[in-house]
Amino acid sequence: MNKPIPTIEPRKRPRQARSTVTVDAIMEASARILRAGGLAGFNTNAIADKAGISVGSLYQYFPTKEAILAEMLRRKRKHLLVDMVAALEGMETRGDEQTTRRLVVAAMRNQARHPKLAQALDYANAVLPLHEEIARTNRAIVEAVESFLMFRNTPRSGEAAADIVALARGMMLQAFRGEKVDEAALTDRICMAIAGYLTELRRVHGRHDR
Amino acid sequence: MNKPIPTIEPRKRPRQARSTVTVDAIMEASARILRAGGLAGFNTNAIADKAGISVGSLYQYFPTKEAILAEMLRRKRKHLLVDMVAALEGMETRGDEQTTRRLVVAAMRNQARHPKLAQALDYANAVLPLHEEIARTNRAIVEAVESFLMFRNTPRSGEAAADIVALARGMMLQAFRGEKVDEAALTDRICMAIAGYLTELRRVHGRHDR
Amino acid sequence: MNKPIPTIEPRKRPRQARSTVTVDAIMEASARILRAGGLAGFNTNAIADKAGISVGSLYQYFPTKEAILAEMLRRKRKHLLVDMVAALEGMETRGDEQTTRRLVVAAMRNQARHPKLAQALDYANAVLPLHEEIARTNRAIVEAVESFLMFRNTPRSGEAAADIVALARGMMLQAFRGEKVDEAALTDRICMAIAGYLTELRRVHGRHDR
Amino acid sequence: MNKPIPTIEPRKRPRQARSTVTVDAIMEASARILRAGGLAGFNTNAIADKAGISVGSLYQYFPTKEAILAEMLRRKRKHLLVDMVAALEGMETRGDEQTTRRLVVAAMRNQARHPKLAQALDYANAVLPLHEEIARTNRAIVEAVESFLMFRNTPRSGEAAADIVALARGMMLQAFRGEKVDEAALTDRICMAIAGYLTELRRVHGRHDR
DNA sequence: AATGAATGAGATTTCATTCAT
DNA sequence: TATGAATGAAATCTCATTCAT
Repeated sequence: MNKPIPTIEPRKRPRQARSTVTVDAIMEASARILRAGGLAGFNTNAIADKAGISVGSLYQYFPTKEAILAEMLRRKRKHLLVDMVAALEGMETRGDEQTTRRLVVAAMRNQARHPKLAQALDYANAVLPLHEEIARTNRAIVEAVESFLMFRNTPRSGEAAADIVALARGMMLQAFRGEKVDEAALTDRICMAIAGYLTELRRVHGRHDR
Repeated sequence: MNKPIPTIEPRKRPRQARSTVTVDAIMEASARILRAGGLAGFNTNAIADKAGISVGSLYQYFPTKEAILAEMLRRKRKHLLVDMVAALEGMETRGDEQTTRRLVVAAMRNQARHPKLAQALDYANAVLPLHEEIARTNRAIVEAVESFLMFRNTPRSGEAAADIVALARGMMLQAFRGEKVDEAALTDRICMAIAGYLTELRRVHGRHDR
Repeated sequence: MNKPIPTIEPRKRPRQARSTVTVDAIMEASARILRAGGLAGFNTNAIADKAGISVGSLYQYFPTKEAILAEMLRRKRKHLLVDMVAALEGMETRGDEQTTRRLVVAAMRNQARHPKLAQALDYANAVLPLHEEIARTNRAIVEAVESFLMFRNTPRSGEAAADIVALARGMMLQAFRGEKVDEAALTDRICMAIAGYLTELRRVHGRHDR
Repeated sequence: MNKPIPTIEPRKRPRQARSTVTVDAIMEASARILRAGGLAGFNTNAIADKAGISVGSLYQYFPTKEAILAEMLRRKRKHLLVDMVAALEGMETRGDEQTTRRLVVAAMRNQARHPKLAQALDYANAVLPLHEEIARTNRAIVEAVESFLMFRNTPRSGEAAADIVALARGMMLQAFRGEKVDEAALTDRICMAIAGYLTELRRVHGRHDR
């Protein structure tokens, strides 16, 4: 009769070990459903079912279906960020090409393996009113790339980082729409695109490479 | 969005002027709804309402909700194809850079202006069981780009065309997620990315430019 | 995903005869349920069921359960108002006592016959955020009484009218909580209470009776 | 609010201080919830939450949600009874008018300050299958008034007492529905209504005043 | 052809109550 | 005894689709 306005934030952070298990089960089940059928079929009954819990339990932790998507996104993005930061580790002692490749590999491992899942989360990312943390992580991902570009002394590094992330994402999403994907070849092409973008950028906007 | 999958063809190809008007109204209403709220809120009652017709009439022209999405996609893609082919017109007498820019401009005009709409159609494109015609148009779009690449004597033109389309789409979708977009600057950067990709491609895979 | 904020207003005013029948059926079913079990058991499934329609139809006309209660209240109050105005008709040619009795009889006919129903609507009236029309009708009811008091040259007629309505309602609700009610005797006592209130009022606040 | 009707007695009468504290916390929390949102929002999870205990604990003390309402009612009524009896103390040495006023003041202090709370309890009182003790207290309240009326040598004192209680309750509930209430003025008017009722009663049913 | 009321399966969500810890 | 996670029946509500008019 007087509903509280549902947020997209998870309802309660699990305290007991038990609840962590439940939330993880929800995440896992959700992922499996998205993998199988995308956003169609993504409903709370199905999720609870697949997770082996009751709907009630699901709603203990997430006020709405969207909140589940948001949490998946949060985790995925967080994971991606961690992996990308790891990929950057030791970039001073590695060739730039290798670092780039490490970044792309990290992104691919995280983003694209399950096309429908990736597609759905991407849609959610674009369309849902996300909570601040995800936005922040999205920015942090770009900033990680930017730190690499700055290290390489790239002009307009902020813009460039955003562009590189965007074009790589575009290429991956597109590629994984198809049946079989030759991930190695795809990685090569994405690296190539990035290298090309950066070369061209320097050509156009002065500043010499290290 | 779930449900047994029926035909996705529009139910009848409208012959008379009157029907065309109705179908157009449905298209226009659908677009407006997607622009406003994405796939959420995209429902047949709302569409009929906004289109100023009855649900009954809507179902005269489209057997399912998905068929409406498919038709939107078909039109958008067709339009894009036409614009891209037009952009290629006279490419023999124009500089490559200019032709590239014409392509990008055409794409941007068609694809990205309304982010939620674009995103939704993109999601539909990725996830729905599409109409063969749309798949064909999608391929034709890539082939148009490929024809340009072949004219430029680009190696691996098929793959390259697909990549270019994908990266450009990625950059546009990403950019139009933000508030204000400087379309001119975005166009520049996309052209730059394409140029870079192609230069790098040639560097890696031999073959000299014209 | 982007729910419109539900009002308490009915969703659409029925246009076709068919829909009027449906709305009436909903009203009737709702009344029967409230009569039988009060607000417990008052749920949309039960209502639709008893009304012999589908839940969907119910929601065509009422956005929420509360809206149904509100509409019941609206009708009841409107009816009461009409009856009270009718009771006042010809008050110039009738004794004041008789007019008072006519008012009380009208109120009793409308309000109290079904105690659980009356109780539930009274609760709704007190607690729900009602739409303006009901508030207006509630005021009009008091004003009808006030017009009578003014005709009788009663001091502080506004306050007095409100008090009289309130005390009569209190007595009726209380009485009809019991098993069998001697309506005639109850009417007498309510008339007596009103007469006493008015006499005392005049005694205290001057002004002589007509 | 539906459901098979279990016992409505509190599950265990708390003996130790600790339990009393818990039950009091439950009572307090319940009151706050009813004050804020009436019966909507009155749910065991919310109550336990506000009370700072676990649902489990709540169910240690009350077998059902209704039992909580019943206990609230029991306390409220008991308190009212005590206050009214206290108000009657020394009525032999006080003027009747003053005694009446003392009764009204007692009632107002107990009943009406929080309209949604009062309304909800009133609804519960009318509709729930009550605890015998509450019914007894309700009767005792009327009897307290009756004892006063008998002392004043009022005819039909039983009926009259019930009526007076009912009309006073009606006037209070109505008044406290509004924003600001001038309690002093309200007290005056209720006293006036009572005085008027009694005067009229004597006029109609013979018997002279003391 | 058009209308829009009606349908009802199914999705979302709530909440009283239980029970393992 | 206390906790709070879990349950699941039941309530609310949506919306694709049908069909009588």
